[in-house]
Amino acid sequence: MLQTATRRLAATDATLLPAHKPPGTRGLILAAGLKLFAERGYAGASIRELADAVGVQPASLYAHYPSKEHVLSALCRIGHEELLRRVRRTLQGCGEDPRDQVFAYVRGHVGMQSAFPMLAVVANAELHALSPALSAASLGLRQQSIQLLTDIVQRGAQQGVFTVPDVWLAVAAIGAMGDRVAYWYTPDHKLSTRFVCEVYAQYALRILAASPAGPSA
Amino acid sequence: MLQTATRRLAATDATLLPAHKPPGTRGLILAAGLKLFAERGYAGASIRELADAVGVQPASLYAHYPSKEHVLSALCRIGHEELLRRVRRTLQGCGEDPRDQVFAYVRGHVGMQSAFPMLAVVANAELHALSPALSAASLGLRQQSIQLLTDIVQRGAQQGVFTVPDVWLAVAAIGAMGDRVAYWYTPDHKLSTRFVCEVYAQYALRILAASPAGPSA
DNA sequence: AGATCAAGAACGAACGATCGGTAGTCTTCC
DNA sequence: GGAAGACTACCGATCGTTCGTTCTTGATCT
Repeated sequence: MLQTATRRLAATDATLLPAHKPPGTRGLILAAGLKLFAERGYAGASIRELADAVGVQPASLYAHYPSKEHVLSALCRIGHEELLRRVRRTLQGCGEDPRDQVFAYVRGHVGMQSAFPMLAVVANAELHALSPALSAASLGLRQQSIQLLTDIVQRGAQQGVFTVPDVWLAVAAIGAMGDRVAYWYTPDHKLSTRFVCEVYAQYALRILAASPAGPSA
Repeated sequence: MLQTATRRLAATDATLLPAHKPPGTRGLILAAGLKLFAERGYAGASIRELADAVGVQPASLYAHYPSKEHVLSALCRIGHEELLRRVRRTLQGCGEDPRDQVFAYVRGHVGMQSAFPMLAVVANAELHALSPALSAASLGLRQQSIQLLTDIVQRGAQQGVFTVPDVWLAVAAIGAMGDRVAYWYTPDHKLSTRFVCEVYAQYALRILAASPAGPSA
């Protein structure tokens, strides 16, 4: 197929932590699949392109993954695991104030999207291509991440710290804002990751009409 | 191919205005293509599935569109035209106050995403599958829509009505928030279109830290 | 009014290419 | 020497598209 006019996302490097990658060829397949699926979509990328990118024959892929779908499934799971891990980590030790927690959550969320743009895009935008059995794990992880934020916003609203017409709408807005980052961020962007994270965390608090922070903790 | 576990978007009707549709079979092809491309993606939908949905033989499609890519191109153009038309209309006669203008813009934007979810998804998420020649028109239209909002926010920031760390980041956040609506909205959603539009317009003003509106106009 | 006919739109059939995946073999390395 | 992983070769299915033909329809001409 032809080259695309506009890239689907700005990033060009299929960044993947060593901790994400199984050793050897399995890791190479994941990294190559990540780039292909992110740029062309699951259906738009072929096994042969994937094999070429790995530097191996198409048949050799099946010694490591039982099907093309399993490669995508592994990538989605890694992406959602990394996201959940990050928001949990930033939430750790940030106290009980819902304002601090939202701030921490968004920093973790946006940090994930900018650190692993391709992983974030694939995990979110290609999940629908998987059959139920292979997407279940990722869907569960995603639900956990969303629930974390929902609980925080809900509690903040009950405490009167946040004022929103609808909790769910606010959570959706904050999530959408963060998810989009993966499509335009690149490591050499004029705005630093840190800056984007801080600004979007601030925007999230603004969406929630967070009352000025009192003495936290 | 197999049915997907999670739907890519919640909407099930390929809504398309009579004004969008060419008469006869061309219109039927657009409507069927809209649904298929929205649900499975451009690469994931085949000419034969499209023909089946229209109720015609695959070869017959080529009497109306020269290629599969042209069908997607037409859909993308219609979607971006509709969006631009809507935000222009809501901006008409809303005065010069940047707060009113942002409010109107987001109402128009979110109104589009909720009225034509599949059209919005296809126009935004499948654009990358087109070759440069066929995506140019849509890209131009999209740029116009974004520029409209950018100018408003820029002016509001200069006037001191808005306070944002970065104009571009704010525009991206507001756009992302609105675009996401197309993925979860359905006509029978518990929240009405009107409510969602109003709330997200309000969230946009919050992101911009809009100063309380004085006497408008 | 009835025959004629050009044009558009549908058809069945098939094209070459590519799809995801399998079988069987050979190489390499502990 | 045996397991792992790469290879070559190929499977049937499906891909987007093209071919030549038939059918329908509405205007034209006698």
